[in-house]
Order: sequence, then structure tokens, then C-alpha cells
Amino acid sequence: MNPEKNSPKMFLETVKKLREIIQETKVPIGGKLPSERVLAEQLQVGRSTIREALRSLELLGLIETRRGEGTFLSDYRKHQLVEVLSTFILQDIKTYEDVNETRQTLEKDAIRVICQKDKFKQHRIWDGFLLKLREEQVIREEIIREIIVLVGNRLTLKIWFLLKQFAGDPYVKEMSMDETTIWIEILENVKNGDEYKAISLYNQWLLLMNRSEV
Amino acid sequence: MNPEKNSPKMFLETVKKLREIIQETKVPIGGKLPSERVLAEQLQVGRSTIREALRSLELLGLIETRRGEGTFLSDYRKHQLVEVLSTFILQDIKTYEDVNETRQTLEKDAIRVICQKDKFKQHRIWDGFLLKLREEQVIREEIIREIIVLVGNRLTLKIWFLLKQFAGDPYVKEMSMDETTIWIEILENVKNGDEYKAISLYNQWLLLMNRSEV
DNA sequence: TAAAGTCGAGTGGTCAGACCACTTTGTAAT
DNA sequence: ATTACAAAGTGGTCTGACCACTCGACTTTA
Repeated sequence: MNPEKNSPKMFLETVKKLREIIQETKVPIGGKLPSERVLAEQLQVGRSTIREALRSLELLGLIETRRGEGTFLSDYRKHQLVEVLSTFILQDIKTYEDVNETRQTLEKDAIRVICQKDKFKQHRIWDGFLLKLREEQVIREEIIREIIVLVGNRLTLKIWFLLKQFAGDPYVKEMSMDETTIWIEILENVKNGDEYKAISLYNQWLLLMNRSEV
Repeated sequence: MNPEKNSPKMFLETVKKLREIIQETKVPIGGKLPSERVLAEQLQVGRSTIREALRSLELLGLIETRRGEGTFLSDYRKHQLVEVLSTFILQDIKTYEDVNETRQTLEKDAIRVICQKDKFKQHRIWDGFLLKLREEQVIREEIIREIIVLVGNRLTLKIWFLLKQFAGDPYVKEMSMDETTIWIEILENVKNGDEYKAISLYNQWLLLMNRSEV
């Protein structure tokens, strides 16, 4: 009747412990982790258990393994996760809509915040985008990302980035004339700090996207 | 130079094959998958490889395993995407500020959406909350959660719920008189669908919270 | 006959040991 | 000093063996 021995989901415990090790030993991104055999002895578990945990983290893109070399802490902007999850999750259209809605929520709020902060109003980045919008092709994603980056909330940025990958997104397509026009207006209102107009235009853009997406 | 001999991550191949099996045999949600031993023979790989793949999917919340029973396809609506991702996303973002801001973004948007949807305006739930607010003690968290639930975006709800846990949150404390007053006003404006007033009051509440949080 | 108890087959959880393929490193031969 | 080769270390995989647990069929019992 050892409650600690009961340990349901040993491998989940291992995942947790691995994370602790990574944090405590301050492994830098790209840094090398102890070998599987060492970890097994260190955590007093079998190598297979260690491997199950490591493989899970690998599928998440948290770590990267190279045969003959070792296991390395990876930069977690890997896509494997998205590919796997999308086939399971995005089958459900409702979920797909949820993702889009949530992403749009973050984008709208970013626009609002930018409009409210004085220091951003005269930011020369807007003029740069306006120039690009009028001359060359710009992707809406670049603009939106720039806005969110400027807000400075890294958590929002990361969530947005992940959601963007999940959405089948029309973000990478080239912009139509109508869209370009709208985004020029949006940026001009952002420059002036006119929150309501900017949001209103963003909503117009969403409607435009939905129409053309049929 | 045998490209097929390069063996690009057998276990990743296994993940893919498992996905195919699940789709082809049309395993329903909650349905049982073949046992690990059967899968191993079916895919002509060792059981350990199968397990590494299954454990990865389990960490993602795509499957559920019960010792002595088997492996089951879990409801992808309650996937652990957010939980898992946030675990490592939040580890390098210690800033509570980011967490709080993001959560407030979601809350504000929920309020906006509720105000805009006609069918919610006369919802009797508001009257219920108003009654409770005036008589007994209600926790702000309940109100906010109810609002987000009503919006109906499960992803947002999950993210919000998670953020709430990470934030040191003052949400569970009892409400002061001032707060109660503000929330009564918020709900009344929500009832009337007055988006701007509701948001404005919410912002007032945030200021109040920041002052008293010193 | 019906209820209770027992046992075995099947399942996931874990471990140990053994290879393999590959990379790095150190050493020996040139 | 350079090169060639062997050894050690690492992840990748397989096998077989237990354990703990669940469930259902069977036996026993009232």
C-alpha cells in the first residue's frame, strides 16, 4: 500500500522531471542533454521509460535528437506538432472556427492597444508598410505580426503564432486590391490612434475574407 | 544514397501509421484501439516503438490509456493542446503581466461578443447574477466564466481557464463593495447590449484591482 | 436458481539486455 | 604533421520477461 509506489503514469512523472532537469541545469537552446542511459540511471528508471518521455517531447518539438550525437534542446518553433495535431483536431469544423475566432480576438486587441499607446502612433514602421502596400506585394500576416510584436506581450505573440499555424490560413495568399485598400486605411487609422475606425475596418476585412473564401 | 534506407525517425513513421489506422478503421471517439502487441505485429515493429508513438499521442491528449483495459481514442474536443503548449511556453515567460494582459484580452472580447449577440441580451442568467450580487457573495470568477462559456468558443475557454491558473489571481477573493457595484453596472449594460459602457466599466474595475493589489 | 467468489486471459507499465547505425574522438601508422 | 583506423559513446530498435490491473467466464456456495 505504498501510495508513492502506485505512481500512475510514471512516464508523465518522467516528463516532468526532465523539464526540471532542463531548467535547473540551465541547458541553453541548442544545448546538449545527458544521454538516455545517464538519465535513466539518474532518475532511477529504465531506459525505455526515459525514451518514451523523450519521444513525447520530441514530437512536441521541444527537443531534437541526432543519432550518434545526442539529444538537444531545440528551438520550439517546429512544425511537427501542428501536422500531427491538425489531423486529429481540425477535422471538427467547430474547432477550426474556434481557432480563427480566438486568433481574431488577439489581433483586434493588439490593434486596440497599439491605437491607445501614444508612442506607437508616429511609428515609422507604419509608413514603411504603407509604402510597401502601395508599391509591392505585402502579406497581411507581416503587418499583423508586426502589430502584435509591437504590443510587446510575448505570451500573446506565441499563442497567436501557434493559432496561425493551425488555421488553414488565407494569411499567406497575396492580397487582393480590396484588401490592400482596407489595410491601408487600417494603418492610417492606427497611425492616428483612431481605435474604433481601425477595428471597424478590420471587421470589414473579416467580412471580405469570409465572402471570398467560399 | 538510399533515401528509403535513411530511416527518418521510425517512430515518427509509426505515429503517422497509427493515424492512418485510426482513420481507416474509423475508430469512434472513445473507441478502443488494437492492443500494443497487436499493433506491433500489424505494423511489423517492436512493441517499444509502438509505445513511444502511443506515449507521444497520449501526452498530446489524443489518446487515453487505461491499464488493464486498453488504449482509447479520446475526445479531441478536450485535447490538451493548450495545457501542453503552455507548460513550456509559460516556462520562459515569467511575466505575470503578460499572462494577465492576455487573460484580460479574452475577457474583454467575451464581453463584447456577448453584447453584440442579441440572443444573450435578455438572458435570464444576468438577472440571476444581479440578484446574487445584491444579496449574497458572488465571486467575479463565476461571472466571467459564465460569460466566456456563453460565447461558446471552447478554445478560448480553455486558454482562459489555464491563464487563470497561472495568474496569481485575485479572482477567488471575495468582492469588495466597490467591485460589486461595478459588476452590477457591467451586467446591466451587458443586458442592454451596451458594449462600450460595459468595456469601459470593466476597465474601471481593472484600475480598481490594480490599486488595491499593492 | 441465483448470488458470491475465484481464476485466468488480456492489457498496459516497466525493466534489462542485446544488437545496429552513426558520430566523435583518440591513437597508431605513415 | 597527416592520415587511417579502431574504440567509445549515442540514439534506434527489438526481444523477452515480469508486474499490476481489468474483465469475463467459471466454479462454488447459499
